[in-house]
Amino acid sequence: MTATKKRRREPPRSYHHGDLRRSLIEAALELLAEEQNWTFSLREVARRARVSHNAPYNHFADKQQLLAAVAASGFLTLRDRMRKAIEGVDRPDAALVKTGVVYVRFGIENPAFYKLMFGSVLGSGEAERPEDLVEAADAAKSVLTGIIERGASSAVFPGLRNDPKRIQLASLAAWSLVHGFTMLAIDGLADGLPRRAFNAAAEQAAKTLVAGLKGSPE
Amino acid sequence: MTATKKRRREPPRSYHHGDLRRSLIEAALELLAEEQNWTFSLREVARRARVSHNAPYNHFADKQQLLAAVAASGFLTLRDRMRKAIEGVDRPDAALVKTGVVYVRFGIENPAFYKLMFGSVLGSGEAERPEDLVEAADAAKSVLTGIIERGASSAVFPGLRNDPKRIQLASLAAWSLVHGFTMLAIDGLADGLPRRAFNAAAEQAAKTLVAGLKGSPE
DNA sequence: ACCTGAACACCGTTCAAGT
DNA sequence: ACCTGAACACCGTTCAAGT
Repeated sequence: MTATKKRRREPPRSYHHGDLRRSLIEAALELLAEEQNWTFSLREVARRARVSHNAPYNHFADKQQLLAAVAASGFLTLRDRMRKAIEGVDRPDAALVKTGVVYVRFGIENPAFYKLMFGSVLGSGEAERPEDLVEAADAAKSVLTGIIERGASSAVFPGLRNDPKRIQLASLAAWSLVHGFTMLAIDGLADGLPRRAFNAAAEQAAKTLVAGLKGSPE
Repeated sequence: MTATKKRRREPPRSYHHGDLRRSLIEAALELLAEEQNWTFSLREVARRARVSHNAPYNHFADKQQLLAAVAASGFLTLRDRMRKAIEGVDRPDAALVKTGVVYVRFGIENPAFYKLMFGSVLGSGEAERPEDLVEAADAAKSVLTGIIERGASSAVFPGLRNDPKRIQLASLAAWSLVHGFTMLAIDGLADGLPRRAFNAAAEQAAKTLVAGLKGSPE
């Protein structure tokens, strides 16, 4: 009601943060790295971002949505790592092994992050699977599928007979192998394997599967 | 201080429950089946068992220990299922495929239970991994290892050269494949695969790995 | 030995209110 | 539009107390 009712000078950014949404995701990533688990509370994330414990609700419907955004960013990073790792690799069999090794390394180097990617939202048993997250996970998987498609069409993997159905199943098997290996390694169930042996073990596992793909059709 | 100070008549069972420890585990299993996730609270488990919210602390150091006991029971059940499934199967390659299929089916039929087995304690990032739980997980894994050992010594898997180190790695690869497949299926990441197709897909994935094991040494 | 009830410091989420 | 502060119904865990 006073004279200073309106000011049109300022650009339309939020006044407290430049981008609170991003700040919250970064705060969550910090807590993840520091505590090596994702048991941190939403209130803790808000404190880290120096806002009240309710400010996050302006950017995320609930805690799950924040975790989903963090998880999605992880899948995209993983996809980029895999893509970069095979940039110069022509042979599909070699590329598939290389991708598997890089995948496992990402998980082992970022165990809490990796567990959050799969466990926080996707694994919650809820039907509310945010579209962004599923898309990001598919994007990571598509790197594997792409290689297997190349191997099928170039007859490096003759057992697939260049058949889309078989290619789909083989991609799922490949993802299963690297995902399972990563999880077991993170959870300390990979025997008494010393950490420096993980790379070699992952490579061996990937090679065994690739050998199966190269073999004659069943 | 009164005359009724001691009574030695009663057998030494706890007075409220016959076995509250077991009742708590069963209550947790009920909640798991009903809610299809393990976000239930310790207080809720206590209510289900009709005791105060502190009674559990007489049997478990904390909530994690209760979850660990539930998880351990899951691994033992899974081990038994696998053992039974291969009772009449002689050939190691067929046994390995069969075991994989049964493994995946157990996970898909009990998704919340399966996720709890790996995610609640093993995946918490804590160093407090209860001995019982790790032993139970190893017992389940040993079914896979046993089959692969037979395959190696009978030259069904010649690539392993009956070498303990290679057998260990192959067992880890096999567990990785079925664990990863199960997790992806549960988390809805197994493509658009209809539920009834999971068995066939798991079998195909296992066969691919087995084909790799049967192939010539790398 | 086993269980209860009060208490503490936390949560996630909602609501009314401020600018 | 974005944020704050009070409030609600919960937690996990501890402690003193009961039988």
